[in-house]
Amino acid sequence: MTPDDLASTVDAETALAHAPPGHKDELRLWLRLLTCTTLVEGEIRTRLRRHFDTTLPRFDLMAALERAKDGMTLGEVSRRMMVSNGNVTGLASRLEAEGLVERRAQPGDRRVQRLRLTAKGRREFARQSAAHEAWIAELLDGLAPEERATLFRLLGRAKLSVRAALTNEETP
Amino acid sequence: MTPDDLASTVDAETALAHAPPGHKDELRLWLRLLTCTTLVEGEIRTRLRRHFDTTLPRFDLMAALERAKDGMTLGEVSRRMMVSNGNVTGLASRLEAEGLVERRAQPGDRRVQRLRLTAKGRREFARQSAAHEAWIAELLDGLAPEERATLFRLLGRAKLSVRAALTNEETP
DNA sequence: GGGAAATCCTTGAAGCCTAAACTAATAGGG
DNA sequence: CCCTATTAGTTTAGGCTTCAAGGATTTCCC
Repeated sequence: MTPDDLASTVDAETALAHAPPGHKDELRLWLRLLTCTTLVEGEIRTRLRRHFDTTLPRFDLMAALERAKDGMTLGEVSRRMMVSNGNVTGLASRLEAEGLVERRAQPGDRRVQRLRLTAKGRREFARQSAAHEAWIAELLDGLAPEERATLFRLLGRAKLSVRAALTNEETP
Repeated sequence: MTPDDLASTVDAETALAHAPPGHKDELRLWLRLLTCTTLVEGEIRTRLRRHFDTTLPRFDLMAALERAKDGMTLGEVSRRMMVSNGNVTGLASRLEAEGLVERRAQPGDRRVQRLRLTAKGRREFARQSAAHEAWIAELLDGLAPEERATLFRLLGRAKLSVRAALTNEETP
């Protein structure tokens, strides 16, 4: 899919616009949220590929590791990235094969693999990260600072709402 | 990944919270947006699987078709769903194999495959759709109506911002 | 100590997804 | 009419993702 396709798309949320109002407000909100995320994510994916020949999951994994001086266990990474364990295993293996990340045994617990960036990985991530941040700023440039602040706050409220619904569900 | 993992996760956005402020506001906003979407999407995926033994992409494709009395071409579906052409081909084939969707030739243009829900597909989707809408309402229940309205409006602004950035990029 | 339960990670099967190359068909301009 | 460009859809290779099952290790607790 080209950027042009993206830009001219009548997305799912827009397609719902003529539905009877009042009833599906939450649904419309969700679809708009999803559309925003998909638009940004797709563009970031494309640019990561074009500029750095990498992928968003790779970038995300390296971003998670970047601040962890002593590395992270695969389980920690998996929780941070909100993906499955098996997913991280494969991702880490590919990054390891490229020399960007290294596995290291954890002294004292032989079940645990500790993951950390290599020097090469840190160099690569520094370049990617700077570009990534600029891209995001570019894409969200059309919002006024106070709009961004309000949006940030409301998304925080939304996150709370979802997490609350999820934890209630566990203990019915 | 269990819902518990999700709920207890220190996500990427939270992990960034102690970074020097002011500089990475857009990035933080983006990460929060992504976290919200990921949380909701993951839960919807899980429930679709558990309750209906289906997937989100299948559901989305059927949702796109539901309003189209005369069906949609694969290309239209691909633009609506913001996914690649090849993706829709495979998705449609799987749904067709399950008897939920049918391909039909378009009179007058032999390149075009028109896709539509079968009667069985409409029945299935009606059940799934009702549940889906209730799930979304449940997850976003923690927001007050005026919060939802503001969030909806600001996400609209965000969408505009991103689309504007994307169309500018095409013509530099 | 020893056995059951929990934790960490990996593996395998199946589906999702993209980019790029390809086929087939249509449209436009000489 | 042909030649070219465009459009619709499929295919292929490779990567991402989940779920479920399983192996290894540790922890708990009697």
